[in-house]
Amino acid sequence: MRVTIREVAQRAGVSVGTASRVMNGHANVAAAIRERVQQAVSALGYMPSFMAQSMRRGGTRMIGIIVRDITIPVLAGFVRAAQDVLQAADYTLLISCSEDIRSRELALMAQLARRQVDGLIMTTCDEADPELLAARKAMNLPVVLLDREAPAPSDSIMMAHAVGMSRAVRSLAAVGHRRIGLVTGDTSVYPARDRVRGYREGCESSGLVLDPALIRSRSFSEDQSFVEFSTLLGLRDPPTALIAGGISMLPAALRAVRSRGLSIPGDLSLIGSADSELAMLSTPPISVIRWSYAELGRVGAQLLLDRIGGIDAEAGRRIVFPTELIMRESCGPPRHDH
Amino acid sequence: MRVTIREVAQRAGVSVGTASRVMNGHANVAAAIRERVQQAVSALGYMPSFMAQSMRRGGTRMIGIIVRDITIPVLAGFVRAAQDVLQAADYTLLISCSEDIRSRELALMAQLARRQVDGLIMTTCDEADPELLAARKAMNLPVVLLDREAPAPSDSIMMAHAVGMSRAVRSLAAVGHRRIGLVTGDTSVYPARDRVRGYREGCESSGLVLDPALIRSRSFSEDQSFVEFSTLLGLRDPPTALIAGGISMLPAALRAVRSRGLSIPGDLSLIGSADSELAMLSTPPISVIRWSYAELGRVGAQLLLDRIGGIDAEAGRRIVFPTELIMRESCGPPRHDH
DNA sequence: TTGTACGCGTTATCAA
DNA sequence: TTGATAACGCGTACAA
Repeated sequence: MRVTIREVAQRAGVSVGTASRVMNGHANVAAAIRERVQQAVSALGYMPSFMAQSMRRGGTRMIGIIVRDITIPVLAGFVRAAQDVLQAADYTLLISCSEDIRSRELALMAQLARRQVDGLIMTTCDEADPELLAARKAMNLPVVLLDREAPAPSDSIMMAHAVGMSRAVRSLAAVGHRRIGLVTGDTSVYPARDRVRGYREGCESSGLVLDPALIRSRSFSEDQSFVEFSTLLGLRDPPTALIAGGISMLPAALRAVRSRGLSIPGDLSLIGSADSELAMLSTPPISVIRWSYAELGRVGAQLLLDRIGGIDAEAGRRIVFPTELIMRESCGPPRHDH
Repeated sequence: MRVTIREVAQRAGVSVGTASRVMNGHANVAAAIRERVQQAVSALGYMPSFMAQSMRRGGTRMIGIIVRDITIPVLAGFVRAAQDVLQAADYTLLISCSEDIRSRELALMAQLARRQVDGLIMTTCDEADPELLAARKAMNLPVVLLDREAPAPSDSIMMAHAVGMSRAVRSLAAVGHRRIGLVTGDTSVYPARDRVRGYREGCESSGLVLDPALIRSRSFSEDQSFVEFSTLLGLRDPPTALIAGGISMLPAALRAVRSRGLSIPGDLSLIGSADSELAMLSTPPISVIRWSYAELGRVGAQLLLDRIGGIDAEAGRRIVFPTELIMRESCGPPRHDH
């Protein structure tokens, strides 16, 4: 059986109240008594029960995280960075994967609500969905949205996708590309919307004609994006450059390109989103729109801690992180015959 | 404020005991009353408090997982698969990263103990360390070790690394390689030990002379393994083939190879451990010793659930999963001048 | 079949 | 400065 505070008190010859005061470092306790209690604690190997503490104090010191898929390396990096910060503040993380499925997202939120987490870091598969919004509100606790743009009271940490995307387009246009394909997710979420916006801006400022057929924004999923890349490459007037507007799309892009026997950058230029070992070590190395997921995790965690600590900032804060374009050898001028 | 069972009972005009019995589906309760209580539940949106339930029932329905680093894709895949099984059984996962640091491992175990998890899936940075072993024993709950070989009472799920490694060596020897370099982790843990064993067996059965200088088993870390690969390639009589004996070593191997300007498989053959997008999409695609991490996660989770459910098997069960050698274009005969 | 009351391990209030 | 005691929300033995 577990050793309780009662046994500690008994062994130290004091009341449970006094023992508790020693644990929690209260001032009004005699030095001699404190000593006795501490000895009893280490002698018995006592550790306070988190459950009982939570019950009494009303706070579980648990944080929920819901991401699309923990096996996506940048998301894992985000989680790890957030965990470092939260662990240091004596919070424990409950991590789960929504797979961008509405019903799963709702189920996971319900589970975390039952667990009475003190805060939540999450994405959402549809910013405009009233039921999802209501569910977040109903939880009635601090929420930090990851790369989502939604009504208060949730805070948000986001990337300036449009800026990076616009740079990417301009940089491709600068070497002669006039038809650039973009594959990204459903525009019901910010990162896809912002990337499309950046793409448009980039085209405009480069004097490119905007062909809607070149923008495929249906889903962030790997399988679906493979289809989209293939579709773009199969167009009668195919793009000479491709941009993967999703953090887990690069493998699909490379597969689509290779299945058509195209070479990079000879036949086609390619730019990915989010850096990765794959992008760096591909032959040739792939250009990417990049940002620091680790810093995102740290800041997101801190934002949540502030909010839990009852900071007095208006709700719905948005922190936007910069993106940068890293040009590698996957980009070059288009073929002459285009 | 949170809605409690008391309010439900009051609204339904029954006692808390009756309300509780309805929640838990007890038999002896009149249909009409059950109906009234259920209406009150949905009207008030009541959800039982997990904390209070845990306190009362003595079980938190939480499982701890400690892995080296969640950003390693195969480990993330393992965690996700385990989570699918455990989530379905209404368990919640607490995931943390030890980074293979002894003190962190101990600290994380202590934290999970305080949280009173019902079970634990973990690796350990040193199987022989008596303090780590004692710490696991002291937790006094079901533990499933991931790819570790340690004394009972922990169960283990492991891979047949030696089999795969031996095949890899023989397959390289078959095309003419006589000096094959191996980089793996410290032999204080099973996977490194087993790989070295498989390497030796492979050399023996292929009639290769065993040169200890070709075996580098210091650490699984990426940084360290880069150093080891570089060292091997810098030998006066360097190996003509390299085997990466760690799940996160492939990037380091590729970097070391490229920094010396060597081409694969022309100058050097390469085989990795654990499949990945990087291995599949590299140019050329990299051969790997592979196994299913997802199945590992599912079986590991099930093993733990069985144990928690009080199954009557002897402690210290070991389940060994097969490994297979996937040959890709990263392997070929050695250069003539060797 | 239902209600009452206790206890799970803490912390906080109040009285001594 | 310390001790006794009441919560926190729930499940259940026991009594009715």
